[in-house]
Amino acid sequence: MKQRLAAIGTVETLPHRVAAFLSREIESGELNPGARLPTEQELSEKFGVSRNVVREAIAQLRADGMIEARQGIGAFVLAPEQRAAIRIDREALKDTHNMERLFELRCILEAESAALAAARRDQGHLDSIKAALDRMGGEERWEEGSIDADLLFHREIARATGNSYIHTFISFVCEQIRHSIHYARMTNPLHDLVEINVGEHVRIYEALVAGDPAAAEAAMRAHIVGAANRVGVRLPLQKTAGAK
Amino acid sequence: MKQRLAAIGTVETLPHRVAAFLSREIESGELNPGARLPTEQELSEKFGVSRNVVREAIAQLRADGMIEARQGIGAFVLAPEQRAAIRIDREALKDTHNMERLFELRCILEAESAALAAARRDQGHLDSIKAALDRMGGEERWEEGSIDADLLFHREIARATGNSYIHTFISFVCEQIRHSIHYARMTNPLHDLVEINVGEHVRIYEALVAGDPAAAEAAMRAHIVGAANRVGVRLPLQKTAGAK
DNA sequence: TGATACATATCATCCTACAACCTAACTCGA
DNA sequence: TCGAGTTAGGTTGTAGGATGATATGTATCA
Repeated sequence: MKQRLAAIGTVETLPHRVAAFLSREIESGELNPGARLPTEQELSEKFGVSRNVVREAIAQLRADGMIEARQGIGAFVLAPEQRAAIRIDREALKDTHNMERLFELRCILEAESAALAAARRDQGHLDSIKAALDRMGGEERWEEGSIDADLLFHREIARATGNSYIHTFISFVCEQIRHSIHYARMTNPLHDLVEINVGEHVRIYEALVAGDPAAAEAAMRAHIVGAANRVGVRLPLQKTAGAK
Repeated sequence: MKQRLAAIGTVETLPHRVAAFLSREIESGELNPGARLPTEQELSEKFGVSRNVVREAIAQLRADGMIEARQGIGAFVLAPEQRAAIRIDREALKDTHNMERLFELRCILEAESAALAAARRDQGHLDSIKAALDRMGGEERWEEGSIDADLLFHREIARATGNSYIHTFISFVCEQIRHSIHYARMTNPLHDLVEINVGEHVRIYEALVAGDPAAAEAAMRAHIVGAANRVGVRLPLQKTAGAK
């Protein structure tokens, strides 16, 4: 609990701010791939911080594969395809359009993963999923506990695919969405009435128990479209309308 | 070109090594979420480096949401769900089993994205895709240029979905796979004969031109399964065998 | 002209010092 | 004894300088 509060009220350290500034400059195209960054000293003067702070910021960008530092020469912007990490700008998610896109990605990932999970799950997986389902059973409204249980439900399904990368990616995307919605609720009380539809979850679970990939996929797809609708995002997936 | 050489022969800086060590300790569970890391001074003594180096390493982990540092108290391991970035351990990819999992994830992402692209592509997208296709047309073997063209082909399709997140995720996964295969070829000349199957690419392109989502999805799925086979990875996707 | 040596620029690492902040123990009065 | 306030020590955050390693360009000299 204390952890969460701290995570939200996190003070922006100087290195973080410098890194964010440079990162934005790169993303926006002001610094093109191949371009050389100012020297560490120039940056430290420009931002009015010590060279240490600049170095920590650059260490961050370098770890992400956004820039490459060469001793004796300088630091250079790398091409986007050379990124070593995926990071989602939470600011951008305040735009509904971006949220819509992220839901679409989530739908792709989770729908097929549900099918895989249906084919591969064992009893242990089913027990974990059922436990998460029970935890959100009582509550129809989005309380903290229910949200956590909802996330856990999805993560456990991802885990049942037996593919750790799938688990990582789905956890990540879901967490970004959760964080963004949580933030929206804090700033705009209107969002307080968002519900969790337990029925949709039950249908997914039943398909998993039955070991029916097609049914699991369809149920998951319907659920995510529903979830998106409930937070005010309508998904333009042609799959849900037409195919199968 | 020079850039690529430098990127491959990158010297492991001290902060990078320290970060990798701590990261592994966290991933492996030796440091559980909530646990406190040793102080910066202890770490600097343990690794025999300056406190500055330790700080740069920690800045990295912090940016990824793996740890949280609190002034006056210490640094603490965060729960995996709180990660702010996705990063794939390239060491782990040397294990065929992990490579198989990554291909599976790629298949999920790209197959459905191909369907979306078929529904949404405009003429500009088709032109870009065709250009990439032509670039690899002549070569049947995996030369540097062909590999780049292959990657570009996939990235352009991802772009045609109109969803920047899908584009980012697919680019990232493809790049990890490319890097790993490139590395394998360097160390083991046996891999030198891997081919690019142009026919599979053409079939995908034709489905996109026709605007046929189902055909595009099927062609992409077949292509990725084929590509995996050609690098010695067999995909256990039940989708390819049974459904549709 | 060509090769070597030197000067310069830049990142990599180290060191020390101080500020900001937290914790816990300690003091002292009621 | 108890509780509030104070103090001391530890830890991260930031600053600034010094030195080593590496790449580049320049000047010198055979």
